Amino acid sequence: MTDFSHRLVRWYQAHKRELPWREHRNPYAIWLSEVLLQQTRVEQGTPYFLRFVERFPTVEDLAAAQLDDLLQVWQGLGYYARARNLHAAAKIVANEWNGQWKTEVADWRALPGVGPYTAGAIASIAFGTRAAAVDGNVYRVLSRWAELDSPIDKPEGQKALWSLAELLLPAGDCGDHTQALMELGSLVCSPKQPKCGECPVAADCAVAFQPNKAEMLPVKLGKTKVLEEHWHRLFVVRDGQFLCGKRPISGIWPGLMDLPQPNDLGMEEAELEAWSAGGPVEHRLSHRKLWIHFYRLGARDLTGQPDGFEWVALDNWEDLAWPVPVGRWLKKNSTFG
DNA sequence: AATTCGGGGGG
DNA sequence: CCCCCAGAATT
Repeated sequence: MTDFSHRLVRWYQAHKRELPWREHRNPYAIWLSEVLLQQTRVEQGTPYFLRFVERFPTVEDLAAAQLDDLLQVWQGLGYYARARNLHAAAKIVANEWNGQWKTEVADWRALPGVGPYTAGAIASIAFGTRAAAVDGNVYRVLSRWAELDSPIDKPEGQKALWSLAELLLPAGDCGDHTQALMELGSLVCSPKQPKCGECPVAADCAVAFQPNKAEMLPVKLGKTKVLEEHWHRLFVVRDGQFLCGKRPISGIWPGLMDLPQPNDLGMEEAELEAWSAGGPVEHRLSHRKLWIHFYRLGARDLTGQPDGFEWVALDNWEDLAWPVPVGRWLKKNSTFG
């Protein structure tokens, strides 16, 4: 069975993509990449990784940074709690690990933002530790290879695949093995039309060259229903500045900037029609479909006291971290005040 | 055990 | 339109 890993790793070493965090076996870079890439495609996350290591070259730099500076680099990538958890974890590593990296899964698992997958990935990729790391790619590869049809969004199915992943671990350095499984899922064992002809483990794969069977796996039951909501945002300008505030650290877009809502300024939606700035902007999230209505007001139209908000220069708004749809609207509409 | 966190890209 | 992506934290 270790032959599985041998074939896999040999294929990986011949076909792997050159990625920035693969240039050196740098624990900080590997950790950063794992967090940035949670639920994120490599192509989408890579530019963020490059900006991050340039702005925060070491874990000490990251620990000493302001959270708002992390969020400014992170904006647009989504799942913003990751940035806050990463910051907290960097402080722990810098201040409590005394500059000494830990190599065991349990140590990493204790850090905020590091779950079962990320802990296994860092331990194996950065240090060669014998640990499994099962992400979406690995769920797909192994559920097909063994034809396991237990739903992977249920604990039972997850447990089965994690067990299989641990069974398949090689005896020595597990770094390339971990990356090879994911790389195979990404490049060969794709969700649709897997390229079984290029697969190094097709010989003993239960569904190899049976695309109809392969595409049925892995089994997922979860069907997230999408709520549709109308939101309202006010663009209030005065003397080259506009009114904005920081969102709470819970809920959507935690810690990012936002424009005030009618409620914040003691206004009703009904009285805003006159200031409507174009039709609503549609923005889709995984679990919500938003129509954001923007209104352009002069400060003299304020009827309430803007409590908890601040005035920011129209020239400086891009230094702050904004939700994508709001930043997009500002980009198009803030230039002429 | 189920929900809630973003945003982009592919089919 | 659908699904998926180097998932984790919270309830």
